Amino acid sequence: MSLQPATPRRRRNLGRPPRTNDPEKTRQDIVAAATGEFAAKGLSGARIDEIADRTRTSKRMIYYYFGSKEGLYLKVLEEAYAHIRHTESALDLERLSPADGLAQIVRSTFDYHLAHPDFARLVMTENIHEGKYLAKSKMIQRLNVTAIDALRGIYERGVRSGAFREGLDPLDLHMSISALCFFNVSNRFTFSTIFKRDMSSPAVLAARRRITIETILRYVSR
Amino acid sequence: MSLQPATPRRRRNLGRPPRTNDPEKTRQDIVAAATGEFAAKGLSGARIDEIADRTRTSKRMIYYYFGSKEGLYLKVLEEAYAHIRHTESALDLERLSPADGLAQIVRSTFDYHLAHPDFARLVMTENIHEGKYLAKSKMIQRLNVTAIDALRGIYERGVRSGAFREGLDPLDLHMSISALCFFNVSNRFTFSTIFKRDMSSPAVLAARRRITIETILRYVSR
DNA sequence: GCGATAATGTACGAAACAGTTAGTTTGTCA
DNA sequence: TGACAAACTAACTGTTTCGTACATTATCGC
Repeated sequence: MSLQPATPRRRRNLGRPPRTNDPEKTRQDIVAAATGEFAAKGLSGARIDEIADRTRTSKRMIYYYFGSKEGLYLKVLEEAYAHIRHTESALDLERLSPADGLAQIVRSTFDYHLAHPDFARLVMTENIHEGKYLAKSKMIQRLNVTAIDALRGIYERGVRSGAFREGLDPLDLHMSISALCFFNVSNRFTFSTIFKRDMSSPAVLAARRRITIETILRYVSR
Repeated sequence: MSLQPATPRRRRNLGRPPRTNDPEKTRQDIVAAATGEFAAKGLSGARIDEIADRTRTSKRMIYYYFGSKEGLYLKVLEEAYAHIRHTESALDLERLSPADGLAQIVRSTFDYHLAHPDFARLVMTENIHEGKYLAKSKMIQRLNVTAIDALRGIYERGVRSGAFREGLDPLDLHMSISALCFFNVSNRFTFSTIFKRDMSSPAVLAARRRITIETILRYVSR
C-alpha cells in the first residue's frame, strides 16, 4: 500500500537511474486489469489467469501483492469508491444558486455513471454478494462521512433562501439521485432489449439527463 | 458371445417408494431451486450440483430438461419476467383518479420489488452479462408490448383531465419508476454499509415508498 | 401385456481454475 | 562489493465443476 519501503531508510540513489522493478506501477497495472475483468464478469466469473494475461506481469504477482482473488476484488472495489467520491468532492458549488447547485450535483452524478460504467457494474456485483466484501473494508468507513456533505449544504442553503421546501432528508435525496443515475447504466442492456430503446444513444441520454435533473428539482421545490 | 453380461445385475428398487413420473412438477422444482441459486450467486457463481441438491431430483434431470447451465439460467430469467409482468397487469386502475392510479402503479411496483428481491438480483446478473441471454429469448419479445400500456393509459387520462402536464413520454416515466424502486433492492447492501441506514427496516421502507410516489407525482403534475 | 419412448439413477471424465512451490533477478546500503 | 530483501518468473498441483455415458425403470398407446 505504501509508496515507501516498510523500513524507512536513507536512500542514496537520488539520481533515479531507470529501474525495472517498479512495485507501485505493477500494483496499479494489476488493479486496472482486474477492474475491467471483475466489472465485466463479476467476482465468480472473473479469471485470475485472464487478469494476469492483461497485465505486464504474472499471476504470481497478484498473489504476492493481494493475497487472494477476494483480496484483489476488495482492492478494486475500494479504488472504485475512492474515485467516485474524489470526483464528487471536486465540485465548486458555492458560487451557484441552490437550484443550479443541486442541478449541477445531479448532472455530474449522471455523467460520472455514464462515463464510468465499471463502477456501477462493480457495485452490482458487490450487492449480489450482499455487500460482504465492502463490509470488511476499513477504508470505506472513512469515505462515507463526507459523501453527502455537499448535498446537505446546498439543500440547507435552498431551504434558507426559500427555494426548497423544508423537512426533507438529504440522504433520501442522495438515494433518489443515485437511483435515477445508476439505473441508466446498470439496467441499460435489459431495458434496451425489452423496450427497444437504445440506452446508449446520445439523444436518449441527453433526454434522461434532463428528466433526471427535473425530477429531483421538482421534488425539492416548494 | 452372449448378449447379456455373465452376471446380469438387476438393480431392484430397494426400499424406495415406486417412482411416479411427473415431468412438469420436476421442471418447476428445478426452476424454483435454480432461481434461488442464480439470484444468490449469479450465473458463474451458481453451482449445478448445488441446484440439484436443492431439488427432489438429480443433476441428470437438469440436463435432460434444460440442456445446459445457460439453458436453465435463461428459463429462470424468462419466468421471473413473466411473473412480474403478470402482476403488473392485474391492477384495476379504471376506478381510480389519474393521480391515485399512478400512485397505485408506483406503490405496487415498489412493493413487488421488495417482496421479490430475486427478480432484481437476476436482472442485475443479466446486465452484468450485457443482456446477451435475454436477447436470445423469444418469449420476452411478446411480453414487453403491453408492459407500459397501463401506465400510458393512466398518463393520457391524467393529461385529458388536466391533472398531468403534457409532453411526457410514458416510457421515461416507467424508467424513472423502475429506477427508484429497483435501487432499494439492488443496492441495499452497499448503501446500508456506506450510509449506516438499514434499508430493510420497515420504517425506512415506508418512508422510501412515500418519497418514491411523491417524486413521480410531482414530476407529472402541472 | 408388449413394445416404444420418456424419465431417472449412478458414476465418472476432462477441463478449468485458484493457489503454490521452488527458484531467479534486481535494488539497497553497510 | 557482498549480503540481504524485495520484486519477479515459470511450471505445477489438487480440487472443483460442468457435462456425459451407460444402465435402468415407468408410462402409455395399441
